Amino acid sequence: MPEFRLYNTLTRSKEVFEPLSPPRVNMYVCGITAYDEAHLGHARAAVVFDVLYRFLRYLGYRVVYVRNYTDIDDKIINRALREGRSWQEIAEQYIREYQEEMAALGVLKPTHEPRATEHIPEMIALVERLLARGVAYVVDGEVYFAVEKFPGYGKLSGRRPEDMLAGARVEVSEKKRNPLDFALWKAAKPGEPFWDSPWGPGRPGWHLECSAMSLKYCGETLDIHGGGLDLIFPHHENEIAQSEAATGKPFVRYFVHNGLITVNGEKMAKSLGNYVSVKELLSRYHPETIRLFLLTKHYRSPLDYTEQAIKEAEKALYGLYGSLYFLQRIKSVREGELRKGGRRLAQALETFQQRFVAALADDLNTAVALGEVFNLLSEVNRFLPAAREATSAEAQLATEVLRVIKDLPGALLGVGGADPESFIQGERERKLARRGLSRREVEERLQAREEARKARDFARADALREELLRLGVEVRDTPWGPFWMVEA
RNA sequence: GGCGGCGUAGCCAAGUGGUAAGGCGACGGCCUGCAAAGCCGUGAAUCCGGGGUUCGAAUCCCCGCGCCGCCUCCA
Repeated sequence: MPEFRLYNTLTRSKEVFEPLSPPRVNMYVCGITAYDEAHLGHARAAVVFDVLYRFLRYLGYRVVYVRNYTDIDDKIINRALREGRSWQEIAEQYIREYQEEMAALGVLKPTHEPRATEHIPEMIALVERLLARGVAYVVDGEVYFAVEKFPGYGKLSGRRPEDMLAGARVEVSEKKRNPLDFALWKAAKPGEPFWDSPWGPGRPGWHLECSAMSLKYCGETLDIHGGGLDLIFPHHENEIAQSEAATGKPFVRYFVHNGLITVNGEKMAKSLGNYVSVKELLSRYHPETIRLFLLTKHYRSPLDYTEQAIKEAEKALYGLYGSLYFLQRIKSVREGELRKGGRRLAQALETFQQRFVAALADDLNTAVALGEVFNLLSEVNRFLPAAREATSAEAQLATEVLRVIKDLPGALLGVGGADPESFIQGERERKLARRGLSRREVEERLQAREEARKARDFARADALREELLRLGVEVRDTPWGPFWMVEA
């Protein structure tokens, strides 16, 4: 096994990953605030940490993976008010949708998915600890964290408190002693949901839940804490302050942050109207297309969504499954060893396994890992023609290649692991449905074309192929008969 | 004003000191009834520009130019 090197935002460098008490790894990733539908950015975070989770398990670690839900917050309350529903209903709806969509994307379920409102006592207890330590103060039923009492404040984001005050927009509140102080407990305004606390009715501040829940499920020190780059400040900075001030222990060993999504080069935002929802993407593309698109760029870099880019991902994925589809059809026609092409593929397979894992071990470089998959694929395609009359050893090699693709990119990236036959058939059906075509319409024409070809009536055969193309169906003739796919 | 990132072929994207992965596209050849797919080959005198360090730099340093993110809720 290669060493796993992971970029740590705390040190701004790649480090060899060593958990505190192997083989256990505690990983806590900030989930969503359940007030609206999930967008591509949420999917990216979920997929990136899903790959990290899968890879850690592949390396033999026992991973406790926690991803939380913020189910009480201003935005949830506002939406509830606007729609005349309860905040619980709003949160419940978007959590459920998120779970369904992530499942559709092949994102594995975390070990725990705690919700903020189910941990109010833990949060209150944490606030009390902070008060007891003298790093928090109470004003009018609210509790604030006193940033100047925590010497390390700013160590994650690389900001000095002095700098943050100059020229920056910080929330103004007369209640705070220092503008950088943040709320641990907010007093309830009339009509707002609240929980009783030693400081009066109110609700927890946003940052507090992650500290309280990670403490409960993972202990005082996390091996990995993740989230989007946009959470570095203030969210994760504040979590560090709260947690370390309370426990006196390092909160996190490795902070991992994924890059953000842009759309046609612009920040994705509702106000810009360029919001890409997961629901819509799932209606148009196979989940693996979306995963492939998300993983073609290194997780820390910004990723630009364009129609062209996701279509390219789809094309590449179809190419992958197309080759696997034929590989799967290879049958042994006689006993025998590998011939030249087989030996070459066997060698490529070995190289592939080693390089694929090495790529992921280098800070989860999925772009390189995928490049290796396509390198292997190119060898598969070279092998294919001669393997129509496969020897027993060649047929076995074909099975071996399929197994490796399923076990490495399939199991670790969630790309390429489906049964090729099912994938192809499934995509045909899906695309036909989108175009309002029936399978029968396609098959009748294919059949007629085959008959025309047998009769060497190529004019008619070509006319039928043209007709299919106009319907969006591309046909190509293979040794195994006509193979067809439907255009996007 | 502060902090950070990015600029690599037509497009996307790896590579962070040893002589440019991969995807999409383009062109030529093979294959094909013709196509398509695939395979083979072509394609960056060179990595935004300029200086510097080094035997050697896309990779390190400095100075510019351009783009972007964060500093307020945000994956």
